[in-house]
Amino acid sequence: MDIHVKEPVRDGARRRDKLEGAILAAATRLFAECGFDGTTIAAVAERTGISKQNLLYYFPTKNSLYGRVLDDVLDDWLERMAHLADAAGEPADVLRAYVGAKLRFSREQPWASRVYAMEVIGGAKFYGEQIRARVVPLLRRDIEVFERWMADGRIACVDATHLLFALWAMTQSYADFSAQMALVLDKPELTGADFEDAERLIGDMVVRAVASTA
Amino acid sequence: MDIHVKEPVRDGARRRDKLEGAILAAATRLFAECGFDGTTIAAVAERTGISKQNLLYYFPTKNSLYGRVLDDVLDDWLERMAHLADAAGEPADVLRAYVGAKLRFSREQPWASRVYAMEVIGGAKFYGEQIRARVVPLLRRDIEVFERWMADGRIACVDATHLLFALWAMTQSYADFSAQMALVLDKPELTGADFEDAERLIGDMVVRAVASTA
DNA sequence: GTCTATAATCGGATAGAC
DNA sequence: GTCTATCCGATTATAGAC
Repeated sequence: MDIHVKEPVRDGARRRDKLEGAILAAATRLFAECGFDGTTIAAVAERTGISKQNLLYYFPTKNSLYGRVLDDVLDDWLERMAHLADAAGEPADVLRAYVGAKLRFSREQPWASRVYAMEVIGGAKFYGEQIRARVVPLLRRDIEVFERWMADGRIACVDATHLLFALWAMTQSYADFSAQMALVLDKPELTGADFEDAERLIGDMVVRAVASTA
Repeated sequence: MDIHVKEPVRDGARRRDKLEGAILAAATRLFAECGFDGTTIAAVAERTGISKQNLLYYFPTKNSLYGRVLDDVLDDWLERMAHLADAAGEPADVLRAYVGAKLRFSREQPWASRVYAMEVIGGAKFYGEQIRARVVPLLRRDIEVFERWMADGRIACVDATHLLFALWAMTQSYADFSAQMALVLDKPELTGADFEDAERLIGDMVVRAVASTA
C-alpha cells in the first residue's frame, strides 16, 4: 500500500518552526503593548492568522508562550551583547560600541525590549530566576571589565556599577519611552536620525564620564 | 424631632478623602505590580480593607480608578519638578538639583513611577492625551532652558533634547528597573546609600556632559 | 454608604472528531 | 495538525435592600 506522506520530516519541522516564529512575533508585540494579562491568546492567534485552539496546540498554556517570548528576547539580546566585554581595544571605543549595540537592539527589537521592561517593572515575578541566572552574570562581568580598566589606569575611577546602570537606562529608554519621546519631538515615531543623535550624545556622555580629569 | 446626624459635613468629607486616598494608594501599587488588566478591583478592595462593591461606590469604573491614579502620579511629579526650570543659579547646580529631585521621586514613589512607565511603554493608549497636555510642555520648557544656557555660553553645546531624555532615563530607571538592580547588587532592595551613589554618578555625568572642553 | 445577590461577559483550557 | 463544541472560573458592573 502506498501511503502518502504529506510532508517529509524536514519540511514539517520547518513549517512548524515558521508558524511558531509567527506566533512568537505576534505574542511579543501584544505582550509589549498590552501586558501579560491584557494580552489574550485569542488576540495572538488572530494576529497570527490561526485559531485560538491551533495556537494552544503549539503552546499548551499562556504561561508557556510568555516564557518562550522572554527566552527568545534574552537569546537575541545576549547574542548581540556577549562579545562586547571580551573586546580588546581602547575603552572609549568599546564603550561606544556597547552603547551602539544596545541602542540598535532598542531600535530593531522595540517590542522585545518592552516585554522585558514590563516584566522587570512588575517585579520580575515570573522571570526573576532566569534574569538572575542569565542576565545578572553578564552585567556583573561588564562591571568587572570597567573596574579592571580603572585598576589599570585606563579610565578614570567612577562607580562602575552605577555607570552600567546609567548606560543601560539611557539605551533602554529609547525602546521603552519612545512613545513619550515621539510626543516631545512632535513626530509619529522616532527615526533613524533620532537614534544617531542619541548614540552620539550617550556615547559622548559615557566616554566623558570616564575620561581622566587632566 | 431630633434627627441624629451621624457626622458633620466636614468629617464626612474628610472620611471620604481618607478612604479615597487609601484606595488610590492600594491601586497605585497593584497597577504597578500587575499592570492594568492584571489588577482586579477585588484585589484593590481587599488591600484597602473594604468590599469590592464599596470600592465601586467611590470609583464607579475601573477606568475611572486608573485615571485618578495616573492623575495623582502626575500631580505629585509636576509639583516636585515644576520649580526647577525657573530656578536661578549656576547650570551645574540646577542640573544636580533636577537629578536629585527626579531620583527622590523614584525612591519615594516607586509605584507611581512604575505605573506611569507601564502606561508609556504600552504606547500611552489610555493616557496619551494627558501626557501631551501636561508632561510634554514641561519637558519642552526644560529643553528650552538648556538651549538658552548654550546660547548664553553658560554650558557647552550638546543636543538638549537627548540630554533631557538621558537625564530622565537614568533617574526613572531607579524606580522601574530597581528589581534588576537589586539582583545585580545581590540585595533584597535598593538602599538609601545606593540612591546617594546614583545621584553622585548621574550628577557628575550630566554636569560633565555640558562642561566646556577647556 | 455599605451590604447581598446576581447579571453578563470573557478568557484559558479541554475533549474529541476528522 | 486543525477544527467544532464546550466547560468552568473569574471579573466588571448593576440592582436593590437596609
